[in-house]
Amino acid sequence: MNLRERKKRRTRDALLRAALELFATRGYEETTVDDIAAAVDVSQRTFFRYFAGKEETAFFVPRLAETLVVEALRARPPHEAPLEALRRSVLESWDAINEAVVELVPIELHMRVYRVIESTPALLAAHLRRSAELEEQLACIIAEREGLDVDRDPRPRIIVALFGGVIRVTERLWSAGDDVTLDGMRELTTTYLDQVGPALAGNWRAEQSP
Amino acid sequence: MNLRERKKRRTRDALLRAALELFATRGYEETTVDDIAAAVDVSQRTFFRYFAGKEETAFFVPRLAETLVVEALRARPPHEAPLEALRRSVLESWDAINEAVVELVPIELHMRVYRVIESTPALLAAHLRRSAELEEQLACIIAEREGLDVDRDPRPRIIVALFGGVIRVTERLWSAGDDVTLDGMRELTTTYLDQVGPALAGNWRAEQSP
DNA sequence: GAGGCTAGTGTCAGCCGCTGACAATTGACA
DNA sequence: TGTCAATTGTCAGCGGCTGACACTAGCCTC
Repeated sequence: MNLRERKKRRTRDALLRAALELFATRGYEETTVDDIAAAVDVSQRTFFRYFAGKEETAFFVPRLAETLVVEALRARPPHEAPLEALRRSVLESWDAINEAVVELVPIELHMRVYRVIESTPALLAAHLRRSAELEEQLACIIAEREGLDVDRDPRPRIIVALFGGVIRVTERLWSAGDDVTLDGMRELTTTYLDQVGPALAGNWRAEQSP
Repeated sequence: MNLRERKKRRTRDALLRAALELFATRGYEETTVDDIAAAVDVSQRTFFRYFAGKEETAFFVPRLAETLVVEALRARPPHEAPLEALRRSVLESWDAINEAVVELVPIELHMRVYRVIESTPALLAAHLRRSAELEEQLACIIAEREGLDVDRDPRPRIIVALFGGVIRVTERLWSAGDDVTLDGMRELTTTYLDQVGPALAGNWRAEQSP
């Protein structure tokens, strides 16, 4: 990699980190693109040459995570039941992210940014849309694994919708709570996924609280 | 209602209809607030006195629908199972919307706008966020019906997440297809909800395609 | 190593969404 | 009818974002 490319990568990384740092401390709406550019001593125009918009910087790590989940699901042994395969893919991919990105964005910074995403309406909206797109991909993979046609059989999409719903509920709880560690997230996720069966069993009033 | 209020309502309605009409024909991003204001022969500033933003006009009908669903669920007999109550509430509320809003926004126009929402990234994101908020409300009501604490027992949120996921899948399918009638939507919804049980039964490969 | 080439950058002008402030207008009500 | 308050228009300005153009700095050739 020659000087030119190294320089490019460095300013992009600097912009990214500056942006995330500012989002995490000052808040997303309170951070202007000019602030970010100024923090790296670069013109605003240059920022927009590296990122399509302010939003894109906030979703840098989530974007990586999404691709990793898709890869993980593709690699799952085909005999696993859909929900099982999904659960393992997600848990796996978190480890992969941890390794892949620590150099660029310390995991602790990403956690703080994540809370900003969950608590900023515009970012939360974008996050949900991204999740919806991811779920569509996952549904297609599940359908393929099971030898079904996604457009003719609703079950893959339903399973993935259920799974995605559970993930989102845990994400919200986790980002609202105090435990911002990866292990906390992992624990919460498994607990909730284990509740899926009981939740659907009906007759909640008979056997109150698990 | 005196002249002043009538006049106010008239310009608000005019702005709303002009906006929706423009969104439906020209597209959301291609319509500027100035266009909308000009169509009603009003200053741009006035538009923003009636609506918090361009987006708000697009979600006028959906917003109404959301409140109706919540009301319908509150009115459901408490002995019904959660999924059953949710399903009936949604189907009911669609009829209510139909009656409540036809004068102001013809149902056919709303259908066209709906497709714009689904196909415009910014609007889809906003739509998903609104849905998430609605689901939170519904989960609280379900929990209350069942005598549970939403924050201690995950099952209400899980059930609602599942339900919401199915609704969203059908919305997407419906808005992508040709049948833009209410009955088409209703039919799709019941079909998909009936698939929830089979989807969770596992062993899809044994009893291929319904 | 000088000079040409081009990728990357800064500057500037401008659109669009949105907001505050102030002045002008228009309905309400005594 | 005249006063008061609500509605509106105008203007200025911020922040996100983009196109156009000139300039600088690394690359590559001779």
